[in-house]
Amino acid sequence: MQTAEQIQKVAVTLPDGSVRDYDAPVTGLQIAESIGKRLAKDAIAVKVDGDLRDLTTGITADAAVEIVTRDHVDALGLIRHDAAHVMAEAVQSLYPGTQVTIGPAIANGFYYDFARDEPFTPDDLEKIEARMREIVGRDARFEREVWDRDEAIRFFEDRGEKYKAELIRDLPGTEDISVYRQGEWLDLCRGPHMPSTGRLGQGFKLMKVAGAYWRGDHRNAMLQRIYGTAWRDEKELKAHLHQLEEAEKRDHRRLGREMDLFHLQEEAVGSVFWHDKGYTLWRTLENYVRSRLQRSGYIEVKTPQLIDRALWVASGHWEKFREAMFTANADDEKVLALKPMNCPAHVQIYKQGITSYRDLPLRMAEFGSCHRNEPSGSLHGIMRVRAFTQDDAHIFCTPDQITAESIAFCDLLLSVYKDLGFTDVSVKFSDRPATRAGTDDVWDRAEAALREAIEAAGLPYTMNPGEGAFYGPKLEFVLRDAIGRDWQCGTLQVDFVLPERLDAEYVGEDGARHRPVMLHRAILGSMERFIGMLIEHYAGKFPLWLAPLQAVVATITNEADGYAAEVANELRRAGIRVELDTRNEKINFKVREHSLAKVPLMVVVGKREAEERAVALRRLGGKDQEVLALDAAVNTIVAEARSPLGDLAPESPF
RNA sequence: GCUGCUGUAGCUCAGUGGUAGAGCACUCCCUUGGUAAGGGAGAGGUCGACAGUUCAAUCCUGUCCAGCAGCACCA
Repeated sequence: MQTAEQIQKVAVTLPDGSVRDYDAPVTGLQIAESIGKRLAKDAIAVKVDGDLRDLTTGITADAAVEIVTRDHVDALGLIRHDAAHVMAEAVQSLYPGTQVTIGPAIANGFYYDFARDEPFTPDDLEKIEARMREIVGRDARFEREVWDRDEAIRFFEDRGEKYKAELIRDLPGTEDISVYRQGEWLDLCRGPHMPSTGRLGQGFKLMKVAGAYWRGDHRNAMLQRIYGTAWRDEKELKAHLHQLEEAEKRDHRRLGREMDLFHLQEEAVGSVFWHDKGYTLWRTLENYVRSRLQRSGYIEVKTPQLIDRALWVASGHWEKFREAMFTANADDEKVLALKPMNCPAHVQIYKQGITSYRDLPLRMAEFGSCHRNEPSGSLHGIMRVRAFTQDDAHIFCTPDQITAESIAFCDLLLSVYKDLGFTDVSVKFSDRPATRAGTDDVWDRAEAALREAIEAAGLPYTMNPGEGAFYGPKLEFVLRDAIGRDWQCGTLQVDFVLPERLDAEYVGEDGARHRPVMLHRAILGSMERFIGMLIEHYAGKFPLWLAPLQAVVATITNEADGYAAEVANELRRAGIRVELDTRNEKINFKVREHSLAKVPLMVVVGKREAEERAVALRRLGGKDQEVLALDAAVNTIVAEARSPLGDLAPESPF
């Protein structure tokens, strides 16, 4: 009990820098009330020295305090976490016997994992959502209680909540076991929560139900996870749902079909059938990268698809990745494997003849076709497949050359990304794992070299401690696309192990034999995946130099057919990818169709243009057209279609 | 691989215990039209595969295959 004499004061520093004194303990709500009625009404939580707390938490020491309202950056997290609790109550009231496990806020929403034998159906989701709206309507207060650990365990076990009991057992002994009540219902939870369920509002929606392993481990039981999305209000919810629809329109599987780029079918699961247009895009991209590599001092090779098991045993892949390797039996005892990666093959080329230190660094590139038997559930369009092509290269160099080569690679990579329309690049730096090959001294040098490279490249990077490969540290390059999604594409890995295992060496200045270091590197990663990402990034509207079909020459009447063919030929001769549309259709129809097909340029010719040897040029998405003399139009288009290499990307038709 | 859902015409999707429909696309005819759908006619399906229940299965049941979502995996 406190007496008047014992009342202490706390000094509260508000975000505007002002300091107010209160009798201790003071709650966030009391502070808000002392500032203004409106703020007290809008307050949903409080931040004490940067930590989110309930509005009713007593503040007993001097602190920096921020009142959190719905406009605060942290509000969405609170709303979503509360939504998870409200959903859990709804589920348990509708489906008694269902166990609750965990239910956090996530990007765009929340989920809760439930243990229940019967699967939830889409109908159930509707019912749950309806019940949630009732619970929100009841506006029960969230009340925090701290329980004795053993009592809490007994309580949850008595209720048959074995997952919750397990969670409590695993909580560190130093931590309070807190429970939040909302009316009749309660849940083990660290908090904080908003003052009452009504604060959740109606800006939420349940999205889907899916399986998820208890604690993310595939050896554990499969739980049922219900995902929801939650926002400050219904308007924000609607905007989010709209954005989801827009993202769906970019789906590369859909655009791949609509734009006639590729298809997939049952008889070749995990492999892509590239159609003419898709493969044109592929070649354009491949030739662009090929030119960049050639200009950066790489050589290009091509290595076998089927390689004897012996080589994979020697490289160590057989032991580690055998499950994911496709094998084929030759007529005798031999077992051949489809190569899952290119490095061992590149070492074989390296080892032909004797390499001198004068030959290093040796940058060996391959558009290497690889096969990996990926788990069926991981396949996804052309993004995750079983047959793919890496823009792979291995740089054989001396330890002293690692830094310079890494810097040069980062420069090349950034420049390629920029040309392809990606400027938002970040890096993950994975350093030495617990079990690893090579001495600490070697690791020190490798990590330092990579760090120096990444800092020289001026890229922001985050550490990924202990996540390096067993053979060396690595950088992973992450691109952010047009709608804010991240894609891990490029990589740079330092490898001291494979040269050793496969006995690669060079003769040094001293006349003795030494081990080269291998830098594994890729810029795009996989052609398939990168093209999938490009499709989604550009929503199919590729920059002119990449567009598989750059222009369509379309006639207005067939009196212009002859001239149109001439126009198409001129463009084709100038290196433009062009089609001729002389169908007996109205120009409106043709414009609509080719616009939907996302053809960047329409070259329209009617009787007038035929007479004047002109064309009407219309750009995708544009409203107007520009009438140009034929020669001028060809020159303009050729200039605009120039690839970032400066010339048209060299392209061989076959 | 795991959990759930889905599989009907080239595409998007309706539908039924008694051997199937729409729109778009396709073919043909009419139309020669100036920048996002001109009109008409026609053709097109072993209802994912295989078993089972039934007088009868595209529909009900089971197994398998594939796709989708999520989880797990991703040298």
